[in-house]
Amino acid sequence: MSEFLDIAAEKYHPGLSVDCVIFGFHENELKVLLLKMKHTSKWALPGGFVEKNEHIDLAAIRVLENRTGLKDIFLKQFYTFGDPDRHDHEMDLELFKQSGRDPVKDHWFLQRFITVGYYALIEFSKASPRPDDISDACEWKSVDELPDMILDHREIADKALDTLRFQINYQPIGHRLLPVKFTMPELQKLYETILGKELDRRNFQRKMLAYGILKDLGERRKGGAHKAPYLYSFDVKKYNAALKIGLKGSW
Amino acid sequence: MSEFLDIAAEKYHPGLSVDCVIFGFHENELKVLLLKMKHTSKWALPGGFVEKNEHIDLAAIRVLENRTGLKDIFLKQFYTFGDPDRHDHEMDLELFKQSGRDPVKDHWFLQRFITVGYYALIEFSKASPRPDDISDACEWKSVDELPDMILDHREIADKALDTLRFQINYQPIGHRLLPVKFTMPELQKLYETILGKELDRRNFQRKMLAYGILKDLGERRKGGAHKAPYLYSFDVKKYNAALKIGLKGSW
DNA sequence: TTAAAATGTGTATTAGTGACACAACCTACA
DNA sequence: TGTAGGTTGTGTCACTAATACACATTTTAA
Repeated sequence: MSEFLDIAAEKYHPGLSVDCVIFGFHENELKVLLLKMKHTSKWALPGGFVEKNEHIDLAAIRVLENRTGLKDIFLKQFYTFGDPDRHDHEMDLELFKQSGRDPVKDHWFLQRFITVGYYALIEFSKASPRPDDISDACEWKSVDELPDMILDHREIADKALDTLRFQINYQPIGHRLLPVKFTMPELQKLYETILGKELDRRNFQRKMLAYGILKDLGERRKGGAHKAPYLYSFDVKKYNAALKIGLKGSW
Repeated sequence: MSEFLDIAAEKYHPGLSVDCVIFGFHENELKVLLLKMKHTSKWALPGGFVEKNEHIDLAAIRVLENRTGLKDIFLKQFYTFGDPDRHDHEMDLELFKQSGRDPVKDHWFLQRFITVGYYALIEFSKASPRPDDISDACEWKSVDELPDMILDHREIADKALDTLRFQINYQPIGHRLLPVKFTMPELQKLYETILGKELDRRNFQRKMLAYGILKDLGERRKGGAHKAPYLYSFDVKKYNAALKIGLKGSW
């Protein structure tokens, strides 16, 4: 951290960061990957700074790869947070102290920061969450019960979920959040979680199949406690074509 | 300009700007307010810098008020452009020269810039377009035939239009772009222009009236060359309530 | 063997969309 | 002054999509 404070001013774009809301779907719950900050009980979105000559999208990709160990992640910029009061001067000073330094007036790190928000969709089981330098844990948290978060990170997470909900018919949500093979009930649970409401089982299935974007694999998922459901995969070509014009329909 | 270059570094947030895509509707055309840059034939979106302790939204509002003379404008942030190559180093140097100075290495103005894009909806007839310091004209241009623009401003304008189209059922587009009283054909033309396709007159009217967001004023617009159409107004309360859940329907 | 819970499949009703026809109106111009 | 051309107001019909249900089947646990 101390070294970071030394080189930050020359390496990174001033007053600019990126934060990522990384969504995963597991055990019928939509989850977000959060970092537990050192020396406090608060959590934070994975984020980072933008190098002076780096595309902001690339900065977000760096963060994602470092936190999840994954490449080729689905990523969308969704909003930029530019309230001058969004930084927490107290916390900044605290971090300075912990690095064994005296706060330097006008230091790069102590200025006001703008942050660009990205949301990412990843396949839960493939990620290997890793803390970064300033956190001591990296865990999935259900969007229904997010812990106490630093700064405006709760607001950023909420806005990401709003965006996801709004764009549900235009983004490859199922394809990116579910494993390659999945069942119709699983797909429905995903939709229900994102939309925050229950859907009729039979109407959901009819509609999904009508889009023509699913491949029926013929197999069944065995081992469940009940009737074995069929497995499906996305027909990626048809799926992407359908998303371009939007999956029509009101949910 | 020269004075600006002197105070910029201390007054404004480094490497950050806002650009506004200001939409207006006139003579059945969707228009954007553009600035003709001095000493070149290119046009630019109205933009500005963000003061060190200023909310980015406020910076955009400043720009809007200065260019249009209007207050209380409808404004939405839609995307942040962070390609490191989006600035035009040649043009920067040119501006420096024109201010009668030698380019200073590492000057605030010559660094890489991120820009936050906003779109605004205003009532065409109420605006009084005014150029800023670095432009010599401020004019409405049809979105169908945008002139040559600096940097990535064409891309920004296109993205704003895409966003407008995407959000058409969730934003008070009619209410903000049309005068208080308007006719059904006018409202339809607005929708057609934004969507970029023709709509059936009768189905459009049926659908619009079904929303229950219009007040029939009983009056007719006289003076036209043909049958006098009825005048309508938005029932703002019902309109806003309907927008919250979205005007359902595919266009 | 059976109960409980989940999945697979089907149907009737209602609401919404898309395509289209005709009458009423206003002005311009013969 | 009266008629043609263009525009607006209103209505209908067929078709598609959405909603609300019912019943049989499969799987495990008791």
